[in-house]
Amino acid sequence: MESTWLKNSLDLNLNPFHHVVEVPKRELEGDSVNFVGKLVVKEKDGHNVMAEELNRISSENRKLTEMLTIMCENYNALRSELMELKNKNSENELVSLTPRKRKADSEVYNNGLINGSNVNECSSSDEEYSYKLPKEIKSKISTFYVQTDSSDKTLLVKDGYQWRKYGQKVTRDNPSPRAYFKCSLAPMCPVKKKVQRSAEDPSLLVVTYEGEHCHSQTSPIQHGSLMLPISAAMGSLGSTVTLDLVRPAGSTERPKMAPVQQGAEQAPVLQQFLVQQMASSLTRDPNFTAALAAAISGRIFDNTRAEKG
DNA sequence: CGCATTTGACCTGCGC
DNA sequence: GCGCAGGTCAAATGCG
Ligand SMILES: [Zn+2]
Repeated sequence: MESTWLKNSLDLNLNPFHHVVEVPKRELEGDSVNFVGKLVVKEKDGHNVMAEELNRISSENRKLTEMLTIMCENYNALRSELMELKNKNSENELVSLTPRKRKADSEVYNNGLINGSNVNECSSSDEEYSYKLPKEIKSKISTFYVQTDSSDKTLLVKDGYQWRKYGQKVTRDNPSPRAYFKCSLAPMCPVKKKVQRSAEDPSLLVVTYEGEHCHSQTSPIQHGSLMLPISAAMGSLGSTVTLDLVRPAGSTERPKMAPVQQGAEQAPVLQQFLVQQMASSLTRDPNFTAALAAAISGRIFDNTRAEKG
């Protein structure tokens, strides 16, 4: 169902590039450099066309990002249900475990949506260790980066759920305190989340979700902030990349201490990451990703700077 | 008055 | 066994 509109939207995005460089993206698997060269040659011909199309791609990518976020939520919800079903199937019910037994040291894996090329790792929680770890509660841990403003000192992240803060501790590594939340949307929801401000970037929050919701959200999506998986952020450009789409109009200052975002380069970086996120999640057109990334780093960069001043 | 947040105390795992 | 650090509880407090 979702793939329908997704494909449609993606087609919008692919269209400009597709008619500029007719690359058989089904054949060259790792020969991305090849048609990148072709693309550069083409760009000499129609630079204006390129800029125009890239502009369109820019807006398209923004829409795609929102859609992808929604899809992320839906995916998590579906995975949640799948897990529940699997667990219910394997061990019937285990409501008899002691409430005080909390030893959530389960496998930490980042949101499986964007993790290289493995999209279907829902089967990660096999029931074979259920007898091995009786006290291990089926809990998934996924970490997200959330870009917020400095005014968000309360560490409250609007993600469509209701959270009740039940603790706050200061960690040794990070000078900023870490807040502990529990999902209060459902009376018995095992989901917990930890929110801690990044040590380098004061406006960057590291949100760690633990567990899975046994219910649905109140609204489809209420992102006051756009979250992105930590794995994607790490694997994309080698350094931490954050999206700054939620920056309020009041504060235009840029944290200088963050070496990843440097004012003028932000637009290209954002573009690049959008492409990375989209392509990585889809994992069907890696060549397109490489081509667009190369094109962005090579062309949009110059174009954006020319437009800005 | 009912609710959520705050915040120090308490618990537990882990390394030495 | 002890101390440290992370995680949780719960009484106190604030707020609508
Ligand atoms: Zn929940």
